[in-house]
Amino acid sequence: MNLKQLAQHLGLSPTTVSRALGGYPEVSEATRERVLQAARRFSYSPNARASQLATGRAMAIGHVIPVSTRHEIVNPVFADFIAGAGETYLKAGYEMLLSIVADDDVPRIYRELKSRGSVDGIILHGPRAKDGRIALLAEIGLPFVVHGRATGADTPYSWLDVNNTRAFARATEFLLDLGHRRIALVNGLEFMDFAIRRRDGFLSALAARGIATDPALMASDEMTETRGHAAASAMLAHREPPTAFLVSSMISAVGVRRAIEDRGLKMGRDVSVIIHDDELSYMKNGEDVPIFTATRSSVREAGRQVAEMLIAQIDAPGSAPQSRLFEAELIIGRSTGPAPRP
Amino acid sequence: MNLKQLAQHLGLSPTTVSRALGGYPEVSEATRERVLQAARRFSYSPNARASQLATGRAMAIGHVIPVSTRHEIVNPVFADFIAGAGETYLKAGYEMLLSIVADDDVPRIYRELKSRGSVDGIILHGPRAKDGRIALLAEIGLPFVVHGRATGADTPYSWLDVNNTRAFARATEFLLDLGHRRIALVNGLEFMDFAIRRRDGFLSALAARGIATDPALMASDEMTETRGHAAASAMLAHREPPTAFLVSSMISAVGVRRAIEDRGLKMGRDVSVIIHDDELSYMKNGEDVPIFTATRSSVREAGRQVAEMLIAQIDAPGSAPQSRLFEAELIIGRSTGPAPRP
DNA sequence: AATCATTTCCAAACCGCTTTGGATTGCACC
DNA sequence: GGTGCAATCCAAAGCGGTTTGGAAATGATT
Repeated sequence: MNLKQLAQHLGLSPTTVSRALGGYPEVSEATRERVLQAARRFSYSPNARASQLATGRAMAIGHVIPVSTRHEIVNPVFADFIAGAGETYLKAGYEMLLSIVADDDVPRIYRELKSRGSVDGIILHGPRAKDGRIALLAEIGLPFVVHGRATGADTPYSWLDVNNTRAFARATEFLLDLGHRRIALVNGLEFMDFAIRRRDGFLSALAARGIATDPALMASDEMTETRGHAAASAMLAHREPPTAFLVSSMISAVGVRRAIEDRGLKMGRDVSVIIHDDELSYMKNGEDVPIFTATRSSVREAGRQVAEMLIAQIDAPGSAPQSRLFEAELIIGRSTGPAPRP
Repeated sequence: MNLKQLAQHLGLSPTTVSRALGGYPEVSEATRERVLQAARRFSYSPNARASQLATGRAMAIGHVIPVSTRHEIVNPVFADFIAGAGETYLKAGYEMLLSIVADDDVPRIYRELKSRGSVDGIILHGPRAKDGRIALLAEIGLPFVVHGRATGADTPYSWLDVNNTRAFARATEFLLDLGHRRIALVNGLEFMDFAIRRRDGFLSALAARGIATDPALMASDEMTETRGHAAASAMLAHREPPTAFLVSSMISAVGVRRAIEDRGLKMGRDVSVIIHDDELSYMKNGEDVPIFTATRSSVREAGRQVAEMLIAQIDAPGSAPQSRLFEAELIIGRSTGPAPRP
């Protein structure tokens, strides 16, 4: 059933039917009601391709996920972020287009999405320091919002981020207050913007108390269980091992905990751990008392709001870039305690 | 730049340009080359909406992810499955449309995807016993492939699944061979098809050796860390605790391990654990020696192949349903050992 | 009753591509 | 030179909507 057939059935012109369904004021309430009922009865919905062609709007948002061929790691927070964004899209009538793309192909894909008219805007995931994608999207003229930020990007742009610096500074201070002096940082890949900010927060908190930093206690790597385990194992084998860990992700922290237990130590007593908790739905930080002391911020909520920001931007082209900064909560769990006496 | 403009620039008709780009034989090689060069120079790509409208094919595959409002759990294997499917789509020139949808809305969304012409086919995720979605999609006339199977579905349909029954039977036998007699099953939600099959494999292996089953040692729940922890904790507190666990997911197993260690026990010595390992990229089962003994099958490869099957089906409408059954490997890791003497 | 503003509807153009059904040209062949 | 055939190219008709620019009907006003 298409517009023409529906119109014919009603004895109306396609124009009128289209307007009735579109909520335009040029049709009487009586005929609008008739049209709506018929549409419902035949479960008619307008062909998306046709209306997109006619209006020039794709009613779709692109999520381009770069996958480097070497690592092949799918970002574990991605699923929850998408779930949040998906809620917003459903409400707003947008579709979500997902492209998993090799790093090098990203520019080409961006251009294609634009010239093929497949999407009205793009969500930029996993920004890096001086991320070239921002200038690229600005040049192409595709609306976008960054989940995170990119230190050193020249062009102004819209973003939503967690205050990573503050979160990790607070977490570090909390550990210092508990008497810890050898604090390790198990961070994400060093070129990721969030990792840079977390390290800055960590370092500035240490510096504020005059604590020297030890490069041997700072790791940057993919945030997987095995990499977390490897980093923590190496540090714990150090002749002056850390008494506390600051870990950038719940997933890595599982590996850190495994490393701690491998050595017969007990988390929360012998070694303290603070993580950043994205509130992953399949990896909740405990059900009542948190397993880990954590800086917490919902990535799902971030997904919802990033999507809202992008839609607002698409609806009001030419508007000034917006930004939102989430403050992470510091929640106390069972993984931290006073530094053990030497 | 659109077709007409490009054609005008070349002094050709849109028809010829379209055919040159489409690889049709009705144009001379010389003009084809000219057209291709011009297209490249202006980085022209045809408007997707327009060609989809003209051809009647969306060149897109829908992934509809049902989210029950109560649980709000995003399936953790989903990200890797998608990554695999995405590879196939990229090669075949398809786009991936993702809809996160409340359980109840699934039928409506299916119908809309069909009537709006948004997709050419659908991947069905997380099938349940007697899953109504299969009959629904058949009725609607939307090509689909199921990732998994649905016991008790009447209509024939295409699917790709792991041999869950066999995998869990083998794992159970392996534990029995090690002398374990009190074996617990920490499974997924009981209405999920894969969970049913895994339980069947588990039960039949026990029955084959004449081992009685204890309902207290069988849990079915969401496959999250916290639920895994809760189930294992309860079982370990039993007056006759299990000496071995069979766990349906790597994520739950993290919780099971935590429960074991909470009680001061050591995995692999005091308690054995076998998991099903989907080879999640962010949760690898160790880097050299596996952490867990496991039944292993790559969900990413499943994603690749399910997508291939669906595209093949779309290309050859009316062809008979296809199916593929993956056999899981049984790989030995550090989490299993002989049953401790009582 | 004539005038005019509103209300309600419609014909037709358009979005950018694909594809059908020729038209034209070039060439070999008798 | 006329015929037949293949090789090239093109005009125009869709695909299924939206939107512009009226036209017709209705009602209010004088």
